[in-house]
Amino acid sequence: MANTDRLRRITQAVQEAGTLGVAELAGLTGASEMTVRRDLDLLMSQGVLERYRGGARSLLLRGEEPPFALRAEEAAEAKRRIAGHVAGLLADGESVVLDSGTTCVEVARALRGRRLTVMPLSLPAVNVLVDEPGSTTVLVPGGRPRRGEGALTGPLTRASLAALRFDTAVVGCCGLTAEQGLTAYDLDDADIKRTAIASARRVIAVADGGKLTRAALAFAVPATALTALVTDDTAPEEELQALAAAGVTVSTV
Amino acid sequence: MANTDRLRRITQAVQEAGTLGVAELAGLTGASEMTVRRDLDLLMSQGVLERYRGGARSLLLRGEEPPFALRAEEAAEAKRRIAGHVAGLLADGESVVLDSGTTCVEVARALRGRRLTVMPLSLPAVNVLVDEPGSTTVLVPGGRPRRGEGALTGPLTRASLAALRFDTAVVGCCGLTAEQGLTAYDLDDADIKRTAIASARRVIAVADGGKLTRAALAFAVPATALTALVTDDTAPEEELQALAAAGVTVSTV
DNA sequence: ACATAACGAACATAATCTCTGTTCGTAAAT
DNA sequence: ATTTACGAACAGAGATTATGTTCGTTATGT
Repeated sequence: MANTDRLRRITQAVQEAGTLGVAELAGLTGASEMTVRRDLDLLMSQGVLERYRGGARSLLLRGEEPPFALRAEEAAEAKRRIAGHVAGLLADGESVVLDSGTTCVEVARALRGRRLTVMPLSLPAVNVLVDEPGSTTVLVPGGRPRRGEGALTGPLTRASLAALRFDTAVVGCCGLTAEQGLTAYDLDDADIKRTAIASARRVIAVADGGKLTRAALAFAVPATALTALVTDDTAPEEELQALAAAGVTVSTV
Repeated sequence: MANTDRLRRITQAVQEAGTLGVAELAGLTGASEMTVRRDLDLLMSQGVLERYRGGARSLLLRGEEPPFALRAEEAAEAKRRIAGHVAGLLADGESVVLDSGTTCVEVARALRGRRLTVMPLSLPAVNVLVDEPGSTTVLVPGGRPRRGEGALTGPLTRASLAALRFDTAVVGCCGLTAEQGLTAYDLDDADIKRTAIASARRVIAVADGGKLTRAALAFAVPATALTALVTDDTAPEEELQALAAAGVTVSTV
């Protein structure tokens, strides 16, 4: 994998400036122009930006989330701890629907080899669970994978979810507050989260602390739809209390 | 990736002997015992064999196909040529359902970036097509991935296929003759092939020459269900004529 | 219970692949 | 027509993976 840090910087710089030249980016990152061009190609293939002769134009709206590969390493340690705790909450033999997003991919890693039936809602999570020794049963949902993200959405995904009943849904989010509920950047994602939650008896939300002060565009479900929340110790205390008051069992790890 | 050649030899030796010791395998391959153990672990995780203290027992019935990773490199050149020819048969804008199997993964490679709507029926093919720049629309079918193979089967896959109508189905096989029809080693696979073929207007079969003299356990469809066959020049002439007589347009590349 | 053989974790080294920068011919813009 | 950017091709550095060795642990047979 290319230098993620440089990709992140490029993404951010282009997003802020709206449009930026190759030479400027090379200066900014300390890399050669050739390397910058290769990075731009890669980011273009993830739908982050558009290239034109001499530079690139951002395709991310202000405040929109950076691409999957760049988010994966943010708060990685916290995500791993959260994932480990979630794994402990699941009992052998359960059937689980596992949402898309980087935190949920970590959960998938933590579940490898466990005797569970898992339906991951994103391709990266599928790839983590498939071909592992051990007795995990993987069910792939249908759907259209979203560019870069690999999150499966659309009618095929809805249909796959509707055909099944899960013991537990593990859902990620872009924002979660007691007042605004669980929100996502993407409308289709929110739709799938809602459907997944509707076919599960128990709902465990996972979110690093940073997400508990945000609300994103697309509303998925109210906080009261959640059974439990697993977050880290950077979560603001008052928000945790508000969520607890809404009936959510909160764990900070 | 580990040394595929050694893995193939181990697989074959264990399959022939039924059961074989680690020391023998080390002698046979020229590798150290530790390496053989690691190989056995890997093959075990692919469901090829069982380990016991001192050696391994084959889980492949006589004549059963070797695992995906080992088949991928057999007749690789022929598969690539076949795949290239199939790519030429597809027109831009078409919707295509792409069967599982190593040949079809090559077809997926040949289709990267093309303006098509593709539903690949195996995870390796999905991974080839996803995240590629270009305008290929990928639809993931639901289903249970078969260990090692990644072929998607079961009711979820059937349902995904039943919900759609394709212009073309590209199907692989384990055996194909005018008399026996198109056959597969796996019952579920055969079922999915049948369903895929039923939802497509045009059916292109792909098979290297070696398959045109074989019939496998599970019958999928008669030869008359095929529109075209793309094979290589190792195919026996008389079989090609029999297939042509059954109404199949045959191309050898 | 004891001896023996096999196992696998841990480390070191070799082989391989990936990333980055450079050069240079080609293609696009002014 | 000229300039500038582009990307293919190659080379070296860096990282990753594969393999072998050693050694303590575990399973099996007597």
